Amino acid sequence: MVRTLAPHLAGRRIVSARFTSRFVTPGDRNKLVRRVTGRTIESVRRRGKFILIALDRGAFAIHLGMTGKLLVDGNENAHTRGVFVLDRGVLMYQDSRQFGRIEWGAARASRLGPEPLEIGLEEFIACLRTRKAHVKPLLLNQAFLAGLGNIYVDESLFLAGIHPLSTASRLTRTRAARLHQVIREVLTLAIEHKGSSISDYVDADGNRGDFQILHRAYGREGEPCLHCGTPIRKITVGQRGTHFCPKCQKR
DNA sequence: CTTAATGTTCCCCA
DNA sequence: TTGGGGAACATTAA
Repeated sequence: MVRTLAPHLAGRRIVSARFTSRFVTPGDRNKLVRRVTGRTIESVRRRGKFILIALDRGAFAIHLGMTGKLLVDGNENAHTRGVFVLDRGVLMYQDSRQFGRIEWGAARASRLGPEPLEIGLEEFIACLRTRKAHVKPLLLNQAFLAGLGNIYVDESLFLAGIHPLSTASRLTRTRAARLHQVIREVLTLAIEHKGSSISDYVDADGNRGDFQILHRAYGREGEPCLHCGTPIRKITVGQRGTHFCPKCQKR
């Protein structure tokens, strides 16, 4: 999202803004409008799942939640929750479920764990060793590691051959190292494929990603494991649908 | 009518 | 402080 968004937004001035959802923009929406109006966008970056938009004075953060979209020059519809009119073009926030957020400042993004593509092997192993939580919920915990969501955790655990209910601290060094490596591989490949578009996700130009074609576990319940042919099983872990191969992923 | 969905936070309890 | 379990938030689609 940031890779398609940044070229459109860098250097643009926000001429006006309006927000229409008390969920997406909690608190004083007029205050947010006043703070962004007239400002110039200096950079668009990512930290974990947050999109950070730095202005010539201050910054704001956008989280897409489950169904959020940021569209450049898109059409307004019933799910439009925010509009930024720029000196050239329009940035629109659409979100059917309204789980996403647009908030002033970067307070939330500062409480995140390390980036999965930046944390070193030894540090990753050391962090896992201190935690007695199940590995899947731990990887979804943004304060532990920033940016992995349900799809990429299931995909990573499948490639690492690790059961989602494994206790983090009890993973062998070899398996922890394998996990570190496959997380890097999954994310890198997914980014190359411009993300997973299951139902809603599109980039700033409205284009879908196609990494979902390469999913090996997520969404493949009942289909044969690509390694051993055993049907992929789906269970619930931490209230999230969890897909894994019962034969390849040992606890 | 029921369930589940790419997510996060809060509350209760151990 | 850690960790498990559940509810809540709001909408859509199967």
